[in-house]
Amino acid sequence: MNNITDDNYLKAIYHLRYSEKRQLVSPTMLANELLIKPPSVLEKLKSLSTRKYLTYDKESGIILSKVGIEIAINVIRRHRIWETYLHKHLGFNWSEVHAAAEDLEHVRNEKLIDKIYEVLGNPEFDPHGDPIPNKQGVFPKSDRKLLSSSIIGCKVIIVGVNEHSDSFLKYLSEINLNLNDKFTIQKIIEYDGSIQLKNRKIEFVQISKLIADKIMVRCEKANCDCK
Amino acid sequence: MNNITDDNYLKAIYHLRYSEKRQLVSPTMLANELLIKPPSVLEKLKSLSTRKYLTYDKESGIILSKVGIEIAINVIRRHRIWETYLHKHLGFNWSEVHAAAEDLEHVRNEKLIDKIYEVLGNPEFDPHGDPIPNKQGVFPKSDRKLLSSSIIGCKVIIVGVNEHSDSFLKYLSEINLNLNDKFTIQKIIEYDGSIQLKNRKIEFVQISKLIADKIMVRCEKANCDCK
DNA sequence: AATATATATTAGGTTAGCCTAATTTTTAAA
DNA sequence: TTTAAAAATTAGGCTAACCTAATATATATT
Repeated sequence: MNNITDDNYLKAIYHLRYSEKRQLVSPTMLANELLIKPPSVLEKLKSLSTRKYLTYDKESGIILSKVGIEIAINVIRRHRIWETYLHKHLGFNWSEVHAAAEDLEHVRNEKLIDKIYEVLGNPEFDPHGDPIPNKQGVFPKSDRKLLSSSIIGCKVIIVGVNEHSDSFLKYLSEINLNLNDKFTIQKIIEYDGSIQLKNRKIEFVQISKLIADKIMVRCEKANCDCK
Repeated sequence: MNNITDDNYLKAIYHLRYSEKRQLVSPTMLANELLIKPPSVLEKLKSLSTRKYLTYDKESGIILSKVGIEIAINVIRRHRIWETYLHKHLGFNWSEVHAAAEDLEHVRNEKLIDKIYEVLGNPEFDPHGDPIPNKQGVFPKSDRKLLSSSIIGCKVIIVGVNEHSDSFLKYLSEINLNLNDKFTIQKIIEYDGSIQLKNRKIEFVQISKLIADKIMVRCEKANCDCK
């Protein structure tokens, strides 16, 4: 609970570098991510680098050290374990889970996190389909890919989303797309990349490329050409 | 999660005034409780009183306002609900429960606390036997009294403890005294107030007055003279 | 290349929460 | 009641995290 600010900086840097895959993380990017101003970031970077959590210079940007990465992964781990717990054991839905976990991730009680991880059966993915690192910080492998990269005939299972905003998740619920649902790709509209899907329950649903870019799937059709 | 400091001040004041029953709460007492120095307390009192959470003057000491009491009770409520949850659902024992709850009590997510309260079946007492206020802030009634006020022949059930320190709780576990255990008072040594107890499982256990002063019981012997 | 735009950095300021040292009350004890 | 001890207050400082305004440095764009 103590270094909440450190946690949030390291988590944000990790996120930009490894989830959003920016090859260079700049102070301004970080400021935007944290909703604060660049000078505040600059100042904090000094403190974090003195403490060896990262290095920073203009050419290479902000680079987390080994320890910095460790801490960031731990925060992410706690966050995702809590999200899973809230969802599975306390009936929270997709869109409610994030806000609560945002606080809970800062509770550093090892026994607590170990225990709920155990109670959940060491889950590998959270309710958004994001991978949960194990206690050693290793992320589970998965052959997830963007729904937008699917081709006609793919039999996809929805395994995750790349955006966690309320409005996005609510939209998915409205059109009845949920984690673990399976669909067949019926048609792809070449002009704008919209995708038409169907399954037993849902005869027809069409989503724009913008949406398809934020949904992760796994194709389960044997020898599908999408691979 | 935001006003952790406010929370802790209000909780400590509430504790001194209503649990330890001090008729007057002074800055120095509060400083000792919070393990900080009096000038820091004085300063914070100004802020809390501007915000109408309390009033302070030397004659009457620190007095929580209605809102101040409400907030304090809520912190206590969250703390005790989490303690109960950790104990009942996650296998934490008496002495582990407190530290984790100390962080969790600051997570202000109403749905979260409502949910675990519900999952627990709206419990009235936490693992230390302390009363849990309901959502309206009302504490449950109970006819608990100090074990040290018992008389020979009382058939007591242990319903709580007044000290939560590790060493104390561990000692109780060692001599096999646990919450909800029932005992008969065998003998009271007049000279120093030591008490001898027994039940089916435990043939003989003697505890000093010092200990008996920290254990809360309910006497279940009909028409016992202890009342 | 010259200008405009965006980014990085520096300087200086604020607030919250704590602290020590010094001073003023109070309270208690001789 | 005078003195000693304890508590309350004031003054002045510090650090962490923010901020704005100003400056310097890059990046882009005519």
